[in-house]
Amino acid sequence: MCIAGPTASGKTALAITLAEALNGELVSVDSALVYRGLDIGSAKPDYPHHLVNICDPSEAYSASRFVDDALQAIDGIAQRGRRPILVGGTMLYYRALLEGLAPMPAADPELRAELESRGVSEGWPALHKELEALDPGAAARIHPNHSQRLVRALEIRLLTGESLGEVYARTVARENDLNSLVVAVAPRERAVLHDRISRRFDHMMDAGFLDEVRALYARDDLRPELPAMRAVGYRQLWEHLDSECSLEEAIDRGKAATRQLAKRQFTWLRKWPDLRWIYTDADNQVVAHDFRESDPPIDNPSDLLLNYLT
RNA sequence: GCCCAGGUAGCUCAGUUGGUAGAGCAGUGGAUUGAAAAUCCUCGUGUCGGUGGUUCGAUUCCGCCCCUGGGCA
Repeated sequence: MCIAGPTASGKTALAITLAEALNGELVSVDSALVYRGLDIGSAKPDYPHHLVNICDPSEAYSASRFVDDALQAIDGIAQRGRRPILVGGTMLYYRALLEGLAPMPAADPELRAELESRGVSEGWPALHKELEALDPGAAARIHPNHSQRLVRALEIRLLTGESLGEVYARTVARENDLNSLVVAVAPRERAVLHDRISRRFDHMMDAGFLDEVRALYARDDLRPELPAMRAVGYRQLWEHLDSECSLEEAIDRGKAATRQLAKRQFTWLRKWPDLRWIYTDADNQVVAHDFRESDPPIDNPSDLLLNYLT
């Protein structure tokens, strides 16, 4: 089963309860938790999860690596006769795992660097025009300012000689039963989530978040452009250490970035097919759900799910 | 008490030589196939502090009042 949900929704606590009740093992679906050294600011759980701390922050993890790692972890769990429980908020990783990725070449750092420097000097719309000539279908789907997707589409076209559409058409749907139950956990009121985010960020600061970022900042192999250092909170505190803004300002920006992340996560969740919602209140108690089968008594999230599953 | 500077969108501010106003940030909705906690797109009516006056018309000019910051007593 899968437990998705926006950041700071309390989904991990629910997942841990379920893992203990169901003889399960947790698999993290979260792009930030993979990095070693990002502990406090990523709200890294102290309960064992697969796919946590598997990558150095100087590296770039990817959706493709996640799919490989997750399938391997799930296989191992099954062989142990236990139940895999996926939990996290990186919706692209969920989708890649549940629906499959097209067979495509990996990122080509040299080609990317070249395309990016051209995008910066000539403007992204110029590269978009180029893509229009090479792959009109992809160009139609990608906004002229969307640097990242523009670079990727050109990269695919130049490396394979095929259009994005042709490559996507070869996506192999995954055969698995992981999506037999996908649950989203979230407060019903956005204001409640915003409050949780603010308080959680404050707790992180109390727990030494700034010192954690200082240690990363002090490493000479880390740059602010790296994916790990662009993570919510880390980027803003890094900016403060770079004397770009006061600590207070950095905290405010970090909270705002977290809110924006949560908003984007809701966008994924809203269109997710076959998704059950569990709505919680400020105290993390379930106030409603939209399960379709028997409606068990609602006392707490884990009872609700346990009743549903048995 | 007097003098000065301000009071304009949730915040920071711009602006209107008098024809009821616009940026950044925040917020919202969306996109998303090896960077995804990333990256990109959409959406801006607010008693222009209050109240009188001048005016065809005031947020803009004038008077008074209130509030904030600074200075003098």
